Amino acid sequence: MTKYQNQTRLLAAVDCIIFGFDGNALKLLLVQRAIQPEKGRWSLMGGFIQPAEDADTAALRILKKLTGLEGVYLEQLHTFSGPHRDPIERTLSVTYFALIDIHQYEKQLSDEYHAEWFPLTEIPSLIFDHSEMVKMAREKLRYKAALHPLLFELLPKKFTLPQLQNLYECVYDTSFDKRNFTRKVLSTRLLVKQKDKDKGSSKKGAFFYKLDNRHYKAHFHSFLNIIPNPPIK
Amino acid sequence: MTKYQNQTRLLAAVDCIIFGFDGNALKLLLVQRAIQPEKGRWSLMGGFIQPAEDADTAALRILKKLTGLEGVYLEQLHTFSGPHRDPIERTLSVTYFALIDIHQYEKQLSDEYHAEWFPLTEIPSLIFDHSEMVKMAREKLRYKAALHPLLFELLPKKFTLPQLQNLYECVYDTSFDKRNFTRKVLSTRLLVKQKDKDKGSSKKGAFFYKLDNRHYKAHFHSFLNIIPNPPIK
DNA sequence: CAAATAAGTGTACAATTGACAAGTTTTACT
DNA sequence: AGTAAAACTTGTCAATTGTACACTTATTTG
Repeated sequence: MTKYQNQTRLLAAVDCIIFGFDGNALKLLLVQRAIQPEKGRWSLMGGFIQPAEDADTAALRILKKLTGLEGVYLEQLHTFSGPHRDPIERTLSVTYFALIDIHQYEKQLSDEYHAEWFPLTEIPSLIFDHSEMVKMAREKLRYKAALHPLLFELLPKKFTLPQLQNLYECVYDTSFDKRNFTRKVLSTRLLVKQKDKDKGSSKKGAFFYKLDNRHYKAHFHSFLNIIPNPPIK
Repeated sequence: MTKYQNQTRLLAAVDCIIFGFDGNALKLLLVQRAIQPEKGRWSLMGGFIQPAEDADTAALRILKKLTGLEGVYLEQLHTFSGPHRDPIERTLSVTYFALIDIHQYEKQLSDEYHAEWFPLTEIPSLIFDHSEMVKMAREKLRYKAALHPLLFELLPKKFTLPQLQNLYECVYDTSFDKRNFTRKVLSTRLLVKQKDKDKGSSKKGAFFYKLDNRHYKAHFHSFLNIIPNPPIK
């Protein structure tokens, strides 16, 4: 059958907003753009969707290419479609946000893409509309992490409660009461206490926990509000 | 500057999942497809993104074309990008979901598109991946309406508490306790009681309410959980 | 063995949620 | 005119959840 008439075709790309957490700060993985225009400027990792791929597949491919990782948390965020967002040629971008364990990445780091982790407080100026994409991704991360046990994806398989609390405090740029925080996360029954401790950050050491993966999958949609209720105005 | 080399271009469309509520059931506005392939089958209202448009603009245009309405609630949902989702030619679809006051629509109805409202329980077989789009839109509606005062968009400017409760009961396919429901929605301070009553559905009549638009915009992100907490397993 | 460091733990009060039923207004019918 | 019917409106109490708040414990180092 014949093609659709009188319509313009355009390029379709994916761009990935990749979050990591190094124990102290939330970070974003950016690359130096390898092609014109804007070659050399910082940008999100992206690429064109190939003929046999859907956007999810393209995002997975690109993420694997950059980090070597598979099986990471990846979620479609938003599609950016301004007619002039790429000055060379009309390109629509389907954005994804990814959460990775930054330590796994370090092992597999490839220099090929001139990639670098930037703390969210020090994001450089980005090409095109990538800053807007990052902004939206941050908002979605905060939104979603308040309702679902998402942030575990940023931690190693074994983590401690102080690490977890620190991560939440970074994401929400606030601090929580230790006792209330512990009680809340443990009440989900999602965490399994291990026998060993992390001695890295204190003399006493903090017990490791692991996710209970059965519960994790089953209860992903019914987590709880980590954010304390704001005082009534 | 020269175009990107060795990349394939494709068509980009938008498709709108349009919800309405007639007082008894949630409905979806579908059209009979006017072009080949699949001409005559039921489908979501959609169209190609034009050269000067971004996807939001295209969705607004298409919604206006079909319903005559402007200023309706419209939100980008998801982008569908399977390489073979349209058998004629690769087409990527950015989907939007819209909430409209079904009564406003009826006044402006145009027969041009062979549009019809279908109760969500009686959706016919749809072309391409449109059924999947509808499924995702329903899930998002339920998800989001539990957290934000979204469903007011489906009601007339003046509505009654029983109407509102009925709408929530339709969306969640359940029933709520009247007293608790009333207390919850009134506690948001989003509703302003009117002096007049709707005598349409009872002898006593139910007071009309209006949204307090200042509060509505300001507190959209901090609504409350309408869904009762599920019993602990 | 004393000091330093960070981890771990409990209680009381306040706010919210959930279960539950009787009274009110109006119309229509006898 | 009085009564029955229909649907709207409203309140209380118990249970749960959220919040504020401070001391003890384990371990290492000097």
